[in-house]
Amino acid sequence: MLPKQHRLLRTRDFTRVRRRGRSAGDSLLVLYVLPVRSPDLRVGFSVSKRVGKAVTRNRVKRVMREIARRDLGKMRRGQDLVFIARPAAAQATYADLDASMARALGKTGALRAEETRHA
RNA sequence: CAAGUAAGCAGGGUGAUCGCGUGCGCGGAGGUGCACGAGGAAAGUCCGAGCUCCGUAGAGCAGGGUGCUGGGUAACACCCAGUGGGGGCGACCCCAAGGAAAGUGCCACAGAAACAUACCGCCGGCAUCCGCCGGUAAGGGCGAAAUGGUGAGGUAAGAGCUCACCGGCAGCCGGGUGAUCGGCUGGCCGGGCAAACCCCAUCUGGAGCAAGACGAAUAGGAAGGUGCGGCGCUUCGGCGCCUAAGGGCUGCUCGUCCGAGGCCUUCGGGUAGCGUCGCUUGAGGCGGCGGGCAAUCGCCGUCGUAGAUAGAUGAUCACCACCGGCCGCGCCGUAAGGGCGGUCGGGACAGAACUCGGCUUACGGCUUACUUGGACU
RNA sequence: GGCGACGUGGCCAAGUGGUUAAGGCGGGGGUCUGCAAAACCCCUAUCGUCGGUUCGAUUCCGACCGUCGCCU
Repeated sequence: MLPKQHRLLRTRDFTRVRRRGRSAGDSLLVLYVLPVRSPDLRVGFSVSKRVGKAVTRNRVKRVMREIARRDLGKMRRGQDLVFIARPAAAQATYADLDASMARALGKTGALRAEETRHA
């Protein structure tokens, strides 16, 4: 789980990031990134009913949040991130989601400079 | 051993590290310590209630639900015990199961005829013949359904026309709170569909925690156009009162309330917005005693058990149980099989969102009792 | 979380307790033609699934499955 200060909570924030942010993704998920003026780093997740029933949706969301929490220090400050799970994510393992998220973060330039070189 | 029927049980455990939510404590604060943290279905949202608001929820009609009897319950379409009917060799299981002499409607095709009837046949009369008239539901044929069934008597041929038994109906007597059961007597009795309209009995206001309450802020939104009966006051901007037209009260009527209210265009704001409450102790769980065949009820004792709001219970790992496959053993056993050790794999259905009582659906396993069949003693 | 509506050929859809379930767009085949177009003919349906009521169900009733919409 993420601490509350790093969570994206409001509906208007989600829609703004999705409309104006840069995007990258694959068959498992899509990432939107939007730079903001404040120094905060906020991450949100969206898992729709197309992914599955409540149990699988919860599992996908929890795994993605755990990966984001682990890698929080590698990300650039002052931006909002939104991860959107796609239906194929229902069958994905922890390692699959980990690889997908790392790739999406690299493509959108959301990582810190020294981390981008390794990614 | 195989196949099956019913009832019940629990839905792995312990620990470590990194995290999340709530409560309590400490601290000025960043924080930090301790405790607790998904289900039997949390699901589907199919019923029933609590609770909240609407204030026209009141009366009548309409509409909707239920439908064998008795009991349980806050209530139910649920549960228990019965009655009747149906299925199964059986243990057992299933049934929306009131009324078709209140009325209306429908019963395709086939068939002579589907609720009022004679096609073939049979019998009688007339007739040279073709055939015509009458009687007849025993037989043929049609159909999902055709005048109660079997046997005997009877008759021109037949027919409950008569008789016996069975089925059905009505009355009386008896048992039972009752559905209904048993016995006797009687006249001999003529379709189906009400998950067709309907009749009868009985219940029923509507919406739903995104209900709703409080607080902060905006805002008693602004501008323009248009419309407006009377009376009173007026600082001439307006304000108050009365009634008509009109409107609200989920369909209609009674009734009742609002009432010269407004309406149109443009702009701005809001749009499960923010915070707190509702929010978890409730028809509660467990144990004992007592009433009851049971569902369940009464009394006493005891326990404290999730409350999130982009929505908390996750990630990684170790060990021990459990199940399955494979391998090994100088283990037990005549054998099927079991035991020990190693290794690999597995653990279903599924995630609280106001709270309860049910129903339905999804799902891997264990235990007990019983039934049928086979083998052995 | 709550409330509601709808499922009929590939698509849009009408329909009703009864013999073979309208129509349009499309697709395939054929007739016509030197070849095509147009026109005409033919073909293309477990009525979402499973039970029940009925002699008979796409229709009536119930339970599931799926799709879509609404909430100030």
